Amino acid sequence: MNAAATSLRASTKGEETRAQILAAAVQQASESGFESLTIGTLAEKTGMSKSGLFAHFGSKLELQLAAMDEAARQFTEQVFMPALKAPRGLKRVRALFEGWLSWPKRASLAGGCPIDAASREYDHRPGPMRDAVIERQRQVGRELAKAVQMAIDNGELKPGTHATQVAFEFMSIVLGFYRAELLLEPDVANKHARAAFDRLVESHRS
Amino acid sequence: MNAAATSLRASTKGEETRAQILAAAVQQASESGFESLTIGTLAEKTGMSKSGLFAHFGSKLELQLAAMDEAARQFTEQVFMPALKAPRGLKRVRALFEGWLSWPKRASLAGGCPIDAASREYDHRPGPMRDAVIERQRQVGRELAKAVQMAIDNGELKPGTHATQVAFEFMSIVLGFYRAELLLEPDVANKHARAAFDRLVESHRS
DNA sequence: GACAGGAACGAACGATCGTTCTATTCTGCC
DNA sequence: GGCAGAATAGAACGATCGTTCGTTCCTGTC
Repeated sequence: MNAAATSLRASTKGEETRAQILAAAVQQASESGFESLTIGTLAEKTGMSKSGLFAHFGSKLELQLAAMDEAARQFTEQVFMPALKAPRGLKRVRALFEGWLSWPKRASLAGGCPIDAASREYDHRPGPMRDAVIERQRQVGRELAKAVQMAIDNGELKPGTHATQVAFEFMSIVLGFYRAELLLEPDVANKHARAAFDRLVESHRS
Repeated sequence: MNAAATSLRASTKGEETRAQILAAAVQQASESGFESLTIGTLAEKTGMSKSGLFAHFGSKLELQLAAMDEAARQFTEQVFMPALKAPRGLKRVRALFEGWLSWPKRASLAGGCPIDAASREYDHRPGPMRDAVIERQRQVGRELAKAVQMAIDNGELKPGTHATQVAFEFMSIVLGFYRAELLLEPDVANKHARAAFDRLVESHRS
């Protein structure tokens, strides 16, 4: 099952190669950011001509936006969807956490989370890419806070717990982990991240 | 007092313009990353010719490394040096935290912490820039852990507290804050970050 | 099996990239 | 005030950037 096949309904030939291009683009963005998505490099990587590849998107910006979409789709597929199988409440929050830490590896994104890359890349550069990344991040933040809120409504977390505050700290730990992977041995980063998460949960548990 | 004057001993003309170039480079790196440091753009921004600017560094890589050095110097000057005036222990850790959150703005780095940018940019791209950023981050991590350890030795934090774990969570909150600034209103991000820090301290206080 | 439309190619464009030369201007010292 | 060397400018290089254009190839339909 290759990358193209995992994408939705690749009915026509064009959609199939488009999916292949985007898979390569997300991989590249994971390693070097969305600004490094050059038509030439991507054409070489996918074995097609610059103009042939270009025709699928019409502009570099459209290519970047499409790659961002694809990255978000993969994230949802790899992190949120599986977590929905866990029961509402702390179990699901923990499933989200575990999925979040490991999804870049599971999706074979050697360079780490591409959305993390995009966030830093565009956080202070106005334009469509910035708008896109902000929208996606906000949405993810809301979903995460909702999952936390369920654990509060559940009674697993103390009433009065601020879901958005917990979501903020959740995200912080994930970001700290991504960063620490670079500096420490991977298992040390893992240990730190899990200890932080446990402390977060413990200090709000009923 | 302009940017050049803040740099060490700008005795000769050359060193002075070099300092000006690096100030502009750090600013640019803060906004768009170190990979976006192009000779042409930087020449235009400083009002000199490409070749004239180029002569100061000899290669783009040397320019990037010099800009990274300058960013680290500014960070030390803006965050660590002032914190040393606070008494050892929790007070100093808190001073570090406050300084860390606000230093990009105090240094007029509109694009946020340039070292944060470099970390994500080079975390999975081998080369001298990656080596440089790893070395600096490790050093910062050690210094931070030392400051935490003082609060343990002090008795302000529980004996048995893991300084590196606290340092990891400290860094995570800072990263979460930098990210949240993008998505939320600034004062909300501030509130979340401070609440997280307070919870971190409280749960390890003696 | 002809035909139409989509998909991909190859060549070329102007712009910009990093870099190299040579020439000019400036600065500091006797 | 003249001289040496540093500092800067200007022009050009090959490479690559995003993009355009015209052509060829493939695929599915009658």
